[in-house]
Amino acid sequence: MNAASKPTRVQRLSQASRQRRESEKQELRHAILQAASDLFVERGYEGFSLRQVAERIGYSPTTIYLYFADKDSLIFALLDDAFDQFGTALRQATDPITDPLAKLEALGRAYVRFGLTHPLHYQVMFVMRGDFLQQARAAETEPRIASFRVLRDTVAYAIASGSLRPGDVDAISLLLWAIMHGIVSLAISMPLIVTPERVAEVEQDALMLIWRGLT
Amino acid sequence: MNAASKPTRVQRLSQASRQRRESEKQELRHAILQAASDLFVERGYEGFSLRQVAERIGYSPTTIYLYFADKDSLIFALLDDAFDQFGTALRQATDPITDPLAKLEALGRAYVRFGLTHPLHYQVMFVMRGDFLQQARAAETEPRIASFRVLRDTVAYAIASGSLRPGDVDAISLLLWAIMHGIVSLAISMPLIVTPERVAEVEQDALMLIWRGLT
Amino acid sequence: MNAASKPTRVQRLSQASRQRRESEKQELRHAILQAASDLFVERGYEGFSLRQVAERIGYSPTTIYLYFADKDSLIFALLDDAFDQFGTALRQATDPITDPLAKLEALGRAYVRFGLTHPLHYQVMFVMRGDFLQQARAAETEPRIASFRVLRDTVAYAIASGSLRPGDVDAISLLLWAIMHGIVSLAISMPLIVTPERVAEVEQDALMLIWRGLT
Amino acid sequence: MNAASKPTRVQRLSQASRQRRESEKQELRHAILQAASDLFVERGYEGFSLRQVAERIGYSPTTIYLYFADKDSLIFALLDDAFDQFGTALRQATDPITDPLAKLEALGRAYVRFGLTHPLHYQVMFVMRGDFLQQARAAETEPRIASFRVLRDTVAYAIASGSLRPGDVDAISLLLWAIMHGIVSLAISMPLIVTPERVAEVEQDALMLIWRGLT
DNA sequence: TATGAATGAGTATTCATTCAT
DNA sequence: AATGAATGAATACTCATTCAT
Repeated sequence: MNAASKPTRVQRLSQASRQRRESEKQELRHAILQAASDLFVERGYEGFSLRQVAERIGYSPTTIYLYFADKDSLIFALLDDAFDQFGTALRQATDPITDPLAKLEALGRAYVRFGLTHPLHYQVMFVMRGDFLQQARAAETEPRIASFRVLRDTVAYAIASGSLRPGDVDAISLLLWAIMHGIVSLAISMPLIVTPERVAEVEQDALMLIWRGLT
Repeated sequence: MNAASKPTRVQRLSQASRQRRESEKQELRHAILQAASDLFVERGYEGFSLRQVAERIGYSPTTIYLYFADKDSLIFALLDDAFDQFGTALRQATDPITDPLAKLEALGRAYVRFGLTHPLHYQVMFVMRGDFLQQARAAETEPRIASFRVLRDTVAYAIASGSLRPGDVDAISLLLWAIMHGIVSLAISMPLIVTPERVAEVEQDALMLIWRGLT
Repeated sequence: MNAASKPTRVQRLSQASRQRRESEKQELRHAILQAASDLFVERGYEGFSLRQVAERIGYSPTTIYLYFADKDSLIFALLDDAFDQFGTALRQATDPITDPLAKLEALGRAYVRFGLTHPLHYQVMFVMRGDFLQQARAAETEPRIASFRVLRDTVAYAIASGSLRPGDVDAISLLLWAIMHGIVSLAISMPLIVTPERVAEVEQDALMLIWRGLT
Repeated sequence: MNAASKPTRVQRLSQASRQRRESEKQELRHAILQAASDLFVERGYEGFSLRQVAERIGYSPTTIYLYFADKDSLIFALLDDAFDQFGTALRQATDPITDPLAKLEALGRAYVRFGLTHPLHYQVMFVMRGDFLQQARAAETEPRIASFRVLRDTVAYAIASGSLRPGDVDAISLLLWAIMHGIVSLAISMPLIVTPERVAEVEQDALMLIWRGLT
């Protein structure tokens, strides 16, 4: 076969077929992830099992192993997606804003909103499987790293612009992270105590605290 | 039996026996709780099972059901103890101190120290079984309420003394709680990222933030 | 309660009940072992599974774990029994005989007969789970040791009586063991090649070889 | 196509292609067998699986079915190779030697050496899949038959030369086989009991026994 | 020639819980 | 007060094999 020649009809067919199967494969993979995600939402991390995922998509449990090496691989793929959405949410919230402090506020609000909107995912991302986030290497371009980088960049931007008083970017980032995570985490674990209204309050208070304390 | 009459010898015997048995009962109950606590420390919430608790104390699994209605009851009793110790730790740290802000700082440091010293208990208390804390009724004199009251009192004291600027005690308490919990929670879930050294740093930063922002 | 006093009716009843339950327990344990043994015979070592054992006795798989810690424990118990029967067979064959060489011959014939009568057990005992026999400590009074001791004693006796030429008892025992095992093992693995008739022949030849070579 | 006519250019091309593909086919077949053999060595008969073989050669499991009808077919092909090497080893050990008894001794030593050098293959050849050896038809020129014929020939030669006392060649061969197999088999199954040193001893004792008993 | 997709059957093991004694 | 017996449900995972392409 000449590499330069146009593909024959058979070749075109074959490639089409390959592409179709490839896309079908991606579809099923996606369906598995979706089902797994739903299951997390409904049953939480503890109630999550491969068998139930399989049942949900109407395939045999074995089939899952064609798409993911094992349970952890599936969970990690799920978390990759989740961090992707998380990072996107953060970026979408902060990108349009230029004022450094407003940017920071938007980041915080987006962070909390994500946590409250996807509490069980958040729980898995930051609590149940902290090891996943922990495994990330700084150099990587992975979603889990990217999410954190948005925070870091926003802080750095605020400091650089003089809106935030000078300080160690990493340390300040970590402090802000802890505050946001604390709020979300309490709200998720004790929704009756830390109701959405109280979250709104404490969010506001936290912002004031930060403005007063860090500017 | 007449409540007002003096107890007969038999009655006295019976009561003594009852007391002995009662105290024996309490002993075994305590042994169960201790074993359960140890198991939590060693295996975490997920690895915790009644069978292993039973094996550890040398009784049959069934016996546990004589002292606790079910797994959750045992866990809740355990959490009662844990909150008791937690509250005690907070009180011991704050009681000797009279300066309002120093008191607050001591509270925060004790909170974080407790979390890092008993990470698996902390995790169960505030993350895995937030429902337990949530069930508490404000009126109760339970440990879980008491712990939170220490925080509230310390904040109220600082405000009353003018050390902290006026504000809603509950709201400020919640904010402080969120900060402390955020630090501890991140440190527990991602110990390689949030190392003890970074905890110390962020703890310091948090204090500064609070001094600047709330005083 | 006075330790010296006669048991009360209740005590007698209780003990009777305990004994009954104890014996019932032993019965089920025995039933499990029997079913397991049958399963070995029918399916061989590879086809052996706890679930099938359970099904066979009409109990749930879980029940087996009440009697045996795990699969290996069951298998080892089974092998203990098998070595017990094996040792008994060897002893029953050799005990009545006083003539040293006749004793040795009887031993050999009993060994081979056992192997051919219980081929799948033999296979597990000496081939599949050689680790079990290997684990035995010389000092123990276990069946698996006892079996081998019969051989050793018989050899020692023959040497002591002058019927066998002097030599290292262990070495000679091992040689005889290898011969017997070789015959049995070939007969089990390739029954169509090493038919019972050929076993009889080779057994005879082996005896002659030994008489000529070792006396 | 006329068989007598000269091949056209196209035909020649076609045949070359067929040959190339044929040889490629043989190559992959060989790669499968090699990987399978390695896997046996590493995991033993029980740990052997087609999937792992496939993974090892970088092909899909399905591909193996293009070269072998099923798992057993692959194993049998493997055993053919193994018996081939086995027979070769025996022949190489005995061929150079002319003295009948020395030849016999060399055979025995080579047999045992092979078993100890390739214990897992030996186990499959003679224990796990005795059915393979058993299926062999005497008339065939297969390796598995050839191996046994070396033994038979050596015995026959020793008898014919008067070095071994007259007797049924098959019976004596079987006896010798049993002895060699017994030694190897015990050494493989219980390496801690039947250590290499003890194998050397028992090998020596066996030889002496045979010299004394069969010459 | 080679593979991707899929499955059904099977494995050992753990767990919380109930019931009768 | 304590236990022994028993179970049903669940889990992750592996395997040989088939089918359509």
